[in-house]
Amino acid sequence: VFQAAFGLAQREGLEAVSMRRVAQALGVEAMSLYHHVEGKAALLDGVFELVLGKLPPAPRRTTSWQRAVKERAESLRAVLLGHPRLVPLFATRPAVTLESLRHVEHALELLRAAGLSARASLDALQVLVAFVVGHAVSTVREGEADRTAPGYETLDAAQFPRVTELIALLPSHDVDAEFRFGLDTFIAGLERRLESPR
Amino acid sequence: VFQAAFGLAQREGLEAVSMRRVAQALGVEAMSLYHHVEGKAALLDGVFELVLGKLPPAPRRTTSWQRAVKERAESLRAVLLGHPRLVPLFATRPAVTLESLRHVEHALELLRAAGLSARASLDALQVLVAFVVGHAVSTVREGEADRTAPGYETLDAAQFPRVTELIALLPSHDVDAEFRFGLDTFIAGLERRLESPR
DNA sequence: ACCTGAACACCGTTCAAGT
DNA sequence: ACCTGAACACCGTTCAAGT
Repeated sequence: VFQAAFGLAQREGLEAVSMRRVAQALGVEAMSLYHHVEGKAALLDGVFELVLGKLPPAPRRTTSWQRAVKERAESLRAVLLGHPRLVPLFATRPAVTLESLRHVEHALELLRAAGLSARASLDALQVLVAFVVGHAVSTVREGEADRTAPGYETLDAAQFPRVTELIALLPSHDVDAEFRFGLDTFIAGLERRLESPR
Repeated sequence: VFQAAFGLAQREGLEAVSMRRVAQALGVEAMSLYHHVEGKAALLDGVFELVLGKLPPAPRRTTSWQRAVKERAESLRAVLLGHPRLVPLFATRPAVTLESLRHVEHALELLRAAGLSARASLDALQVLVAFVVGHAVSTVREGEADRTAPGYETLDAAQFPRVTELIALLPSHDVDAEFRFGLDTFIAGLERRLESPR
């Protein structure tokens, strides 16, 4: 049912997902979809849950909470980057679905066991998800034609020394390493908070 | 020129921004817009830059780098939440515009002065922006009708103890405090990294 | 140079009609 | 119950024609 929309979105992008196109992919005559789905919003929600379903179940806890948090965040990132054209869904659709509750429960338990309060574990989870999704969005965005690119060659090195300095690094820049930098840094911040709570 | 599109988007949302509606708002006959703007994508880019232009200039450095980084991040968040219906633009449009280069340069200088390497300052900036934008997206998303809401009352407390525990906290949950939690924690992580570089 | 009307190839959704 | 055709009120964009 949703599989057709999912496949279409993955092949041709989210903007290609129309009631007409999806119906056509199903060999059916367009308006019939409304008997199986509420409308287009519900259709996209279905696709969203389908993607979320690809998140692997939480592994049995065998390591430190730090490593476990990293594993969950990297798994989510992997799912997102595995379906680059569907990433915008995660920035548009409501985040909480029944499908995701098991993952949420596990993540909260992880953070509580690390020593965070109930409130802090909620904050930390929301922040982690916002970061992973936000960073995935920015990663995927790179694929676009950067027509706005200000033409780096014309950049005034005297006015923008730091930017100029970074342009040399840009070709070898590793966006996955960038993600791990953010994740590790945030986890280090959590550690410090646990050592000296205020 | 772009002001009309900006006003329309702010009043009625991004999906109301069509060439026809914008032209109508200008008292002109629709297809005339193509003489002033490349197409719809360019129009949205223009609106994007217009919003970015509202970011206040970096204040003269008078405090610690920690406070300066917080101020920049909170300023960006304030601009985003000041135009809730335009936030999705930041998840769709290319991030680097000439308009934003001054801000980028300042932020990089800030992070370098704190002691980060060139590469680390790039990572940190990208991560901070991804977090601020990602979190703003999630903040704004709350305004939507959460039709997917799984009906918390039917939730199995035995199966989801941590989630159940949090539902009680939810009514009094402060999303701004959540943002500051993330920001403070990330900055604390940066501090630790500076103390013991590896 | 700038604006326009008509047209093309699309949208989501409603609704009455079919089987 | 499920599917359909026609219709409504929209889209972005092209293009030849006007001033």
